[in-house]
Amino acid sequence: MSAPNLKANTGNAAPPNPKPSNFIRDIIVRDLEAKKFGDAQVQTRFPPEPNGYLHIGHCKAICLDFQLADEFGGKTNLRFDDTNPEKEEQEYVDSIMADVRWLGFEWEGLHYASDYFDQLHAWAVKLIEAGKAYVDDLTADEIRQHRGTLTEPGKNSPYRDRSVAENLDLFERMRQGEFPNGAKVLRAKIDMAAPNINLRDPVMYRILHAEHHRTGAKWCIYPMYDYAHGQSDSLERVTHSMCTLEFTDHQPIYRWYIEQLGIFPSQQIEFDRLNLTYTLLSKRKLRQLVQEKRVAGWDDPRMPTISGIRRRGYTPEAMRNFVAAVGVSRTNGSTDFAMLEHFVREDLNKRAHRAMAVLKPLKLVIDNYPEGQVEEMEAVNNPEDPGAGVRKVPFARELFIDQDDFKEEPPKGYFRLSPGREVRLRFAYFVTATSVVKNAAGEVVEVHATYDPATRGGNNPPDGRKVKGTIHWVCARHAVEAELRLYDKLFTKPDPNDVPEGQEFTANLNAQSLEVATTAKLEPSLASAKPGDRYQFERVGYFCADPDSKPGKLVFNRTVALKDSWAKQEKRGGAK
RNA sequence: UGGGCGGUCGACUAAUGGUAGGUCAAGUGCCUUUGACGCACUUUGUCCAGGUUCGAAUCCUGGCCGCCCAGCCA
Repeated sequence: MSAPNLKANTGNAAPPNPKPSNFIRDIIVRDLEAKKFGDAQVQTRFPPEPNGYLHIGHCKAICLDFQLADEFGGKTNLRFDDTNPEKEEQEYVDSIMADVRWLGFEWEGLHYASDYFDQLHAWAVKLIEAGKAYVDDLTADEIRQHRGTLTEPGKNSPYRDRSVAENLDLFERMRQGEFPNGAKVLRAKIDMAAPNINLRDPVMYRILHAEHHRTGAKWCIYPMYDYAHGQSDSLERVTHSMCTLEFTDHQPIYRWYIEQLGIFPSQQIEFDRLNLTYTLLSKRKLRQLVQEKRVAGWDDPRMPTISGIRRRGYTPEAMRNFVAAVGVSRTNGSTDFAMLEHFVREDLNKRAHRAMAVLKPLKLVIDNYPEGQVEEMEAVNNPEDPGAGVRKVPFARELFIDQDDFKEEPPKGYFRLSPGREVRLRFAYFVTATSVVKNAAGEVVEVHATYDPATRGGNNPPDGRKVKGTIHWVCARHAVEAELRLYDKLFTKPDPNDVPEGQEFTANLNAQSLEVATTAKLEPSLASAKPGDRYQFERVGYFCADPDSKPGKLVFNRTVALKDSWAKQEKRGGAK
């Protein structure tokens, strides 16, 4: 008899692996088993350039860098890739640190590529001495022409064979500031005929007479990304250096410098960028939206920046869950925006306290309710969390309900309020609409109704009567006013870059991405909401008090609407 | 076109030569003091063609399609 196989033994009780494998984790496991880095612990780094705000795409990189290291007992550094003083600013450094922390991560070391400028310079001298680098006097234009094309090899620069002594002298004079911007560059001597264009004598240093946000005027030559990144990783003894796919072609240079210098062999691993439908994740284009004032700023709640989604009311937990669900691979696709919204709702559903808010108020008068009487109805704060407790909500004869919750002529399948129809007022009473009052334009401005005292609290009456619809309400006399900012997708197309020839992505901006409800009525418990407080306005959506919000002048951002199967059904064409 | 990297339900992603599975979306029903949440069920997939193998999403060959690279940006 043959040995029973593993599958038969585990039966069907085996739980699914809670951490599905991904190819990077596999590489790390393999490297650890092979002791590729000796006994070194896993070390990663998150290396943003401080030239803009972090966005949702960076969430993926951040989670990968921090979680993967943590999973193996390793550490993660935050390193600013600040090799281009013309684009980088302290403002961005500050926002990036705040965003990483908001996402829930704390770095081990805080570094800057600029910390390594001295070392990088010394290594450049070493490469010159070894005949592996040279100073080139060609202009940027000439360098481009010498580089060749995708199909033709490049040509050597006439300066490629300068003596070591001359290169050393020239490079030193570049550093001293003897030459203007663009006059000379230091290039690695690799291979002008390489099929990989990145290997055709890449530029290592350029002359930039510019103040650096950290090193000030100390330098007028600055290293290029390719010359700085791998060595920075190496200096920090980074074992697994994750970056996005477009750097795959740069990996040979990354390795070339490390090998020539004989330093710690950090390993670059590329993964796919996060793309989201209806969303732009390009720093350049996001900056353009800010500069052209298409949005209110980097933290406009419609922006996919971390500061934008924070203000919008998204939670770090939701973002982490989303990123985990999206996974990581080497394919380039686009994740459905609905996936993001799902994880935002999932998290908020568990933690947001409920409240009642009426967006478009319609007065409801309960004719048989005693004038002047006020009752305190008990409402549960969160049905998903019994510990969240209850609160009192005042109820009286005159209320506001949402215009969408009353229809004089109800379509098929509609089970909210309409003449002769009975519904439940959440946590209050059953009411039956009896008549309407209209304005000169023929619009319903007031609905009259009667209530059933036997349904107090919203409970079914003893006679066993039931209603299909439950609607929310706010007591007219106790309501507090608020401004509700209703956000929608910033772009009208799944791919915002999909524009007719000659047009810009801005042509796809959604003109209805922000709608403001200025006359919203809220239950009084919301009067004390503080900026950042999150709520579910029942049957409407999740909202977050904006930093603009003040006592007496409340402002809420709609984080995400609740799913609405009635709206879906209506859109499909009525009754099912 | 030279080089590089990829193609698994509509989307994202597992299966590492041995039952193509999960999440989102979509649909149906149940539940319901949120048309929410939850629960159950359902639809849909290995780019194509050959080959190796008892057995191929996986290995091989040849196609096809997509993305990236010609910054003194990162």
